[in-house]
Amino acid sequence: MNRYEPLKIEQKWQKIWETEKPFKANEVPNQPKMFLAEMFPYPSGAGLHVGHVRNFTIVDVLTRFYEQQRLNVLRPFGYDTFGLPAENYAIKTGISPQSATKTNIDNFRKQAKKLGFAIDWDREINTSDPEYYKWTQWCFLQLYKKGLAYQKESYQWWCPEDQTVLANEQVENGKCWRCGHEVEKKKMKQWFFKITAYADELLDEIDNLEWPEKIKTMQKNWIGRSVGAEIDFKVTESSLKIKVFTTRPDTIFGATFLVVAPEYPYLDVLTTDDTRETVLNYKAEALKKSEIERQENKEKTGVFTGSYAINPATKEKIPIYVADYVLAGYGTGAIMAVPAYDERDREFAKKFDLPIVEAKLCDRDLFGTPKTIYRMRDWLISRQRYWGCPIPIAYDKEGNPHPIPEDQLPVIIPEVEDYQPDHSGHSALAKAKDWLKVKIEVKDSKTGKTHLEEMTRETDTLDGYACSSWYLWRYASPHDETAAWDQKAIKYWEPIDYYVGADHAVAHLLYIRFWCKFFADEDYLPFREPIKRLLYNGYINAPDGKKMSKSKGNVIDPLDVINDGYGADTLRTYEMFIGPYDMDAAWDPRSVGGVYRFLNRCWTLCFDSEFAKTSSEGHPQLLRGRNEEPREDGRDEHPEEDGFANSLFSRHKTIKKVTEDLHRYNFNTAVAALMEYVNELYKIGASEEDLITLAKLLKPFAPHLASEMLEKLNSDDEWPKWDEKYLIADIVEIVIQINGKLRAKLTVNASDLEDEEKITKLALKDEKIKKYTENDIKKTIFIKKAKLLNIVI
RNA sequence: GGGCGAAUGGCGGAAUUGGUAGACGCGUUGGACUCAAAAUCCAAUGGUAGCGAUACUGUGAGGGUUCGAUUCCCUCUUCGCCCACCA
Repeated sequence: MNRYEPLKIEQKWQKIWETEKPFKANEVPNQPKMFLAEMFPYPSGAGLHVGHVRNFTIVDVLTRFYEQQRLNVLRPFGYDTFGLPAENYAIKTGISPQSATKTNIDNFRKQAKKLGFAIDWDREINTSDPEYYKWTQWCFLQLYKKGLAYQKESYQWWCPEDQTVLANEQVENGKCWRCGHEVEKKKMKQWFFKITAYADELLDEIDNLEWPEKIKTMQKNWIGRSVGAEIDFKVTESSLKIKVFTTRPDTIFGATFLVVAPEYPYLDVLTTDDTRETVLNYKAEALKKSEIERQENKEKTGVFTGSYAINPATKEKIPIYVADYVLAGYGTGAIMAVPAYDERDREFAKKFDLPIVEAKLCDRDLFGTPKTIYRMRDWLISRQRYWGCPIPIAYDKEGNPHPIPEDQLPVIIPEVEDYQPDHSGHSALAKAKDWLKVKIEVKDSKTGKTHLEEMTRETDTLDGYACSSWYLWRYASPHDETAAWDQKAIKYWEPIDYYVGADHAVAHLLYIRFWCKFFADEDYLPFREPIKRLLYNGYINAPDGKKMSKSKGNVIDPLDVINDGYGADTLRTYEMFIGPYDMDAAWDPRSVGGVYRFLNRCWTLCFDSEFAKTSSEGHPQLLRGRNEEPREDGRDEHPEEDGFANSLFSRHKTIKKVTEDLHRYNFNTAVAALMEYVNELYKIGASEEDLITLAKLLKPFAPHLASEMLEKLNSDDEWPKWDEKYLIADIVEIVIQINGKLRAKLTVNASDLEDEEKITKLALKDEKIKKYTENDIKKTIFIKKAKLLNIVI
C-alpha cells in the first residue's frame, strides 16, 4: 500500500517547476493582470524563519488562487541586502559584505524553493547588486536635480556604537533600532530628502487606500498636520524678533512668557552677562541628556535667558526662557506660553512662579500669519557606513557638492581591507584612497568653457530605505539596462495589487509613497499611489507565547519542520490555519501534526485503494440524499442524518466557502472548510469530481500534494465555480425559541418557509413547545432568513 | 498621558447584516484494528445536576436597548500594539 510521503512528492514537483518555469510572467495585452509581492526580506545568515514563511505563504496562496482563476499573475522575489548586520559581520570576521550577502542569498533562495512558492525566479533582484543600485543612484540624482535631495547642518541622532547618524524613525525609545545603544545628539552636515514637500498629499490620500486602519492611523499621526499661525515677538533692546508657532493664536492675550529650545540658534543673543553662565550650562546639560532621560523625567526644567519680548496683543513685556520641553525641530523652536490654556505651560509657570492670566480670546489671525506645519521632518538619508548605496556626489575644493553624471553610474562600492569606520565620522569608504578621487566636468561660470576638475567623493551611503523605495517598480522590468523601469512594463503591471508585510508601518510605506508621487510628477510613473492593497500579517511567537529569539532558545526552524517529515505543504497549510492572518499567533507543534493528518486524509482519499471508491456517477455512500422525499408531516425521523451528507451540496458549499474566504483573506477558515469537506467525504464517499474539486481548492495551500492529486485525476487546476442551485435545500430545519431561548427544532419542506402560519401551527403542536405555551402567547416573531420562530410568552 | 485593538471550553480559534454560541484543529476519554505498540479508523467531549429524556448555566465584570446581544450603547477591569512634552 502507498503512503503519503511529502518529501518525495515535493521534490518531484519542485524539480518540475524549476525546469518548466510555469510561474514565469509575461505581459499579455488585454489579459487582466495581478501583481503580488511580500516585503522583500533582508537575507540574514540565520536563513528563513517561520515569520518569513507566514508572510511568503500568504502571498503564495493569493498568487495561486488568482493564477488558478487564469489572471496573468506576477509574483517576483528579491532581497534587501544593504545594512548593518552584514557590515558588522565583516568588521568582526573580515569576510566582505559582498561575499557574505551572496552566501545568504543563495541560502534564502534554496530555502524558498523548498517551500514551493510560485515565484518567477527570473525576476530576482538584489539591492546591493551594482546593476540595481546604479538606478538607486539615478533616483537620487532626479531628486537632487529638483532640489528634493539637499544638505543641511543640524543636530542629528548619532549612534556611538554603530558610528552613524539615524533617522527619527530609526530611534526607538531613545535607542538605536539596530544595536540598542543609547543615541546622542550630534551637530553634522547631512543629506536629506524633502519628503515634507509632499506632506499634504501623503496625508490626504491615506483615506483612499485599501490598507489596514491601524497603519493608516499611524501614518496620519506621523505626518501630524497642525494648522495654526506664526507670530513675531519683538525682543526688547534688540532688533531681534522671535517667531513662534501656535495652534491657538486666539489665546495670545494670555501669553505671559516665551520659551525657546536649548538648540535655538539665537540663544546666545538672548543671554546677558548675568545669565550667560547658567544658560550655557543649561544648554550643555540638555544636549547631553539622552532621549531616555528626557522621557523618564518629565518634570519641567529651564532657565531665564535674561531677555524680554513684547506681547503684540497686550503690549506687555514678558520674559524669555529656555527649556527643553520646547523642541528645536518642530515649528520655529520657540513658543508663546499661555499657561491659562496649555497644561505644559501651566506646569512651567507654576514651577517658575510666572503669571497665569485667564485672558479673553481674540480673532485667530489678528496678530499672526496663518501657517500649517507638520510633525514629519525631512528624511535624513546619509549614513556613515560602508555597506550601503554610495551617494553619487563629489565635492570640489571649496566643498561644494557636484552630482556624478548619470553616464558615470553606478558609483561602485570599492573593496577595502578594513571595514571599521574611523572615529572622524566617516565610513570605511574614506579608506579607499584611489576611489575617493574623481574627475568631473565643470563649466566655468564666467567663460562658459568646461574643464575636468578633480574632486573628492562623498563617503556617506544612502539609508537602506532609499533602496527599497522603488524596488516594486523594478520588478516590472528587472533587467532593463537602459532605465530604472520600463514604461510599458510599468503601465501593464503596476501599481501592485497586493503587498504583504509585517513591518515598516510608517517608514518604508511612507517613503515609497513619497517617491511614487515625486516620480509621477516627473512623468516617470502613471500613478500616484504605489500600493493598492496592503495586508499586514501578524507575528508568530514561540509555543510559550514569547517572541522567538536565539538567546531564549525557543526558535522554531521551518526547515526542521519540513525535514522532520511533515513537508512544506504541512508547514504552509499549518501557518495559514494558525489563526487570522493579521493577528499574532503562538506556534503549536501538536497542531502541526493535526494539519499533517488532514493532508494525509486528502492523500488517502485519492490514492488509497481502500478509500478510492471513485466513480463517475458519484455519491457511492450517501447516507440519505436530499433527493429523498420528506415524510408527509414534514417531520424527520433521523434529523442527525439530515441531507447534509450530500455530495453535491457539500462540494458546492465548500467551493463557495473557500472562494469567499480567500477573497476576505480568511485563510484559517478556508483551511477549516477543506477539513470539513474531507471529513464529509470520509462519511459519504468521494466521487472523482469531489477529489478534483478538493485538489483544486487545496492547491494554494498545499501545491505539491494537490498537483500530485490532479495529475492522477488527469485534471487541470482551474478554480472551480459553485452553483447556488445545489445549495438550496428542499428540507430545512427551523429553530423554535421561547423568549429567545432555543427549545425545539422542526424539519419542514423548504417551501413552508413562505408560510408563517403553518410553521407557527406546527411549532405549537410540538410536545416540547406545548408545555411552555399553556398560558397566553403574547406574540410570535418569524425570521425567514434565520429560519427561526420566536414565541414570546 | 493619548490613540487603536483585543478578552469566547483544558488550549488555538469559529460564529460574514442583531437570529441555533463553541465550526475546524489540538488535547482528553472510550471503542475498532494489532501478539503488542505506532499509525489509521469510529464515537464522545463547555460547566453543573441526572441512568436518561431534559433542566439550569455559560462569550472579562456590571448595567442598558431589543422578541432575541459574543455582536449595538454606557461604565469598569485586564492584556497587547503604536505614539508620547509636537505648542
